[in-house]
Amino acid sequence: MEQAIPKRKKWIIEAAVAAFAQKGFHLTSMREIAKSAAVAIGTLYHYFDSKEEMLNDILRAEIDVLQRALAEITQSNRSAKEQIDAVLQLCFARLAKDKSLTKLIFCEKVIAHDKFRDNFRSLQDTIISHLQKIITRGIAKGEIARCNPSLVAALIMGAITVMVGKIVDTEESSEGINQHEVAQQLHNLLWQGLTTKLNPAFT
Amino acid sequence: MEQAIPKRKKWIIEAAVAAFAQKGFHLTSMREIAKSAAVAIGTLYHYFDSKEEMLNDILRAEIDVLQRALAEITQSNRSAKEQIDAVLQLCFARLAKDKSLTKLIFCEKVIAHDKFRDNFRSLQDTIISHLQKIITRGIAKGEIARCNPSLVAALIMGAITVMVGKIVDTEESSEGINQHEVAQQLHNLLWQGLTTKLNPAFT
Amino acid sequence: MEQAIPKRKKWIIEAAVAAFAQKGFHLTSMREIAKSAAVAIGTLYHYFDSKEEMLNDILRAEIDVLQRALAEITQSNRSAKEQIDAVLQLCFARLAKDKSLTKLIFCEKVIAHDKFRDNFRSLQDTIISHLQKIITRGIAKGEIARCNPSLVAALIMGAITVMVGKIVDTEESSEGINQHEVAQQLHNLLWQGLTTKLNPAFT
Amino acid sequence: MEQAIPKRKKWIIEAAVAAFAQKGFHLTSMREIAKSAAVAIGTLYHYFDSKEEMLNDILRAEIDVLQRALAEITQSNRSAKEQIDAVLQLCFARLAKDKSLTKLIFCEKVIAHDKFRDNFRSLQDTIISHLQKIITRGIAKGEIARCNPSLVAALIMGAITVMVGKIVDTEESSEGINQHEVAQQLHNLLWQGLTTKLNPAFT
DNA sequence: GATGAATGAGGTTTCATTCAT
DNA sequence: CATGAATGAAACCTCATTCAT
Repeated sequence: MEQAIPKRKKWIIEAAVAAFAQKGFHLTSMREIAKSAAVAIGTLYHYFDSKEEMLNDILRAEIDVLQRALAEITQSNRSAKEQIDAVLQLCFARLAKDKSLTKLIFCEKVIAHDKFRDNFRSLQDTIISHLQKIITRGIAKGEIARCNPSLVAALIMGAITVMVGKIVDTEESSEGINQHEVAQQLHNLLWQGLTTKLNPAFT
Repeated sequence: MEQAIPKRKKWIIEAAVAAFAQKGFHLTSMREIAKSAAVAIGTLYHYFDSKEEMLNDILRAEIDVLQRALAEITQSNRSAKEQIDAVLQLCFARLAKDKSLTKLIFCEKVIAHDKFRDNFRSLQDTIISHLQKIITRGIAKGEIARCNPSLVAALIMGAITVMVGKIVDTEESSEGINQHEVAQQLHNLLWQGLTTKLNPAFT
Repeated sequence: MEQAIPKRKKWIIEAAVAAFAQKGFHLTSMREIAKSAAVAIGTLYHYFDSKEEMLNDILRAEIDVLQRALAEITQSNRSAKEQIDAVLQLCFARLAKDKSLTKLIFCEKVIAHDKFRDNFRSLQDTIISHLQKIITRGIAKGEIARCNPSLVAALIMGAITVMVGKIVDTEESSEGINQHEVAQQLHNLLWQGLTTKLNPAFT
Repeated sequence: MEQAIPKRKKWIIEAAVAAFAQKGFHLTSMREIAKSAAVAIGTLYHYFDSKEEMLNDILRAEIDVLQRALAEITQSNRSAKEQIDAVLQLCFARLAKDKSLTKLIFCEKVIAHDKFRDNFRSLQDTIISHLQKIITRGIAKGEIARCNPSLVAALIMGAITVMVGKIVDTEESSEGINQHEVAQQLHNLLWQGLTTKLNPAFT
């Protein structure tokens, strides 16, 4: 059984994720996080070594989950199309679960900075490399049209990133972007371009 | 004849652009910029009101150029396909001209922050709205397959952003991403999905 | 029991009062105050929001005491002469208690500046308006010779201010101004001019 | 014939006097003075060695005039009463001529600071010492009631200072303090207290 | 004389982090 | 475990002053 996460650590993580997602890493102070989490500043340092490690720890936990899910998808026997669809679904499921945290994982630029641990690879790069692998194999099997896998992978990643940013930022406004529609459209768009099939009947 | 920009202001801009692009806005100090520009700190404040205004001023000058070019494209009589191609070419031409500055314009997140002037719209949003307009008209004219213009516009923008980030970050390494190839691939990818034409022989 | 003021806050107040009184607000730096109070600069900002608020807070606490004492005097049933005497005694008692702080309260000009909170009225104005009220009633009751209450009030205030300045500035020198004599002389001087006695034909 | 003062120097003096009187020495920058005088910053340093010397020079010129006038009054054969009246008239005449400059001369505290030249004595001290001399002789001649000359001199000075401050600060408001009335009232007040005579017929 | 771009020391203030309670 | 007062390095920015034009 996993050891339970102390309630204070939970509070801190929630407060930090919300603040980082809204104002960014550098414009969020430890004092703000402590206040918003209703704990003392010192308590932050019981659970995290530093401000940077705090972001690092929070992200890594989530990213590990995603990376494991990505690996599972890539290693499966499904077709390239199904695998890419699975990646899209994975991302949008993550978004549905927690918008702020998802924004952090996908968009926060600080995580790529030198100061962070070397063994930390941005999620963007990870997703791109998985997609690249899937596409490469898809081309080899004739499931996907010939293209530069690296570029197409980046293209897909870019689309996901922009979508996440847009959806999170318009959360409070009543613009009401429909996540399911977004996923569907992205799917259609990609597969009209990626499939070798002619598109006689466009839905 | 336009008034010449003082050499020191030029130095400062170059130093600031390089530093902001490499380390980000918050991790770059005015002292570093001054040192790297070989001027005194006070000189920075002779040409710019504050650190934020410095980024603001630098970006706005370039963004204005891009926005005017975008408007010209959108208002032309060309087909939707040609207009979208023109947008892509515009972005990649910008990139070819100055990688650091382009990264700043496309990727720096600070520019969207509240502290910045209200009348400042991020370039991403501008490009997206132009693309959206082009796509909407393209659909009406039957030049483009039916889709959600807002989403497709964001997708294209996402692709551009990721590409720019990737190309700039791999600049020093010898990976040597070929810009022309990137533009070409992106073009192909998009038009296989956007065109209503069947693609009988895709190589 | 009142909550105890932390010793460090006390140190800071003492150091600030001494420095402001000796060199004035603008020529005193936070660094100096911190050093002289034997605390870190950051500690100053733990107890005060800013340099200006520091002066503001220090002054307001003392001024509130004086204002309450002034109100009590003005509302009492005593004669106008006794009330004015009480005001003089109040001022000189304050001076005896703490010369530097008294100088600050009576003489520092910065407190009247726009940057300070609007609800802050200089002690000078407060004393003047109290004196004016006392004099006006004294005239009505025939206890005081006819005069312009506003001007006479200002005159008395001026005398007090100059005295305070002189006494504090000659503190270290051996000129040894006797405070009790000063108060007595000022009393005589005023009442030879303000009383209706002995002046049978004063219009 | 005195050499004519260059127009630019005049502009600078006017701008500086206005700014110093309104905002005080420390809160007025050389840039502001230059701008308000419509000259370049460098020009300020053609006419004055430094910001402090600028205030110094401006004040000294006016103070010299006042000191010479004071000396003339003190050395005259007139009665003590007439001499004190003359001092009051001198001050109020100065005020009528130029309110801002007068406020500076009488009220600006910086001029007493160490950084200023040693041979600079504040006008307050000068007037006080002149008054003290007049009062001492007046007592000896029986023209003035027995009192502590030093204190009474300071009292008179205090009254003048407060009056000047009040009049200048209420200049823009429509409160309309009448200078002539002020002078008259101050005269009356003092002489009812200083004279040994009962005041049968007060002129 | 007149200019104002350039300087850089020094100002106020912030904030991640520590540690005695 | 939890606290928050205390720290001090370093940030942004101001401004009196200089000097080449």
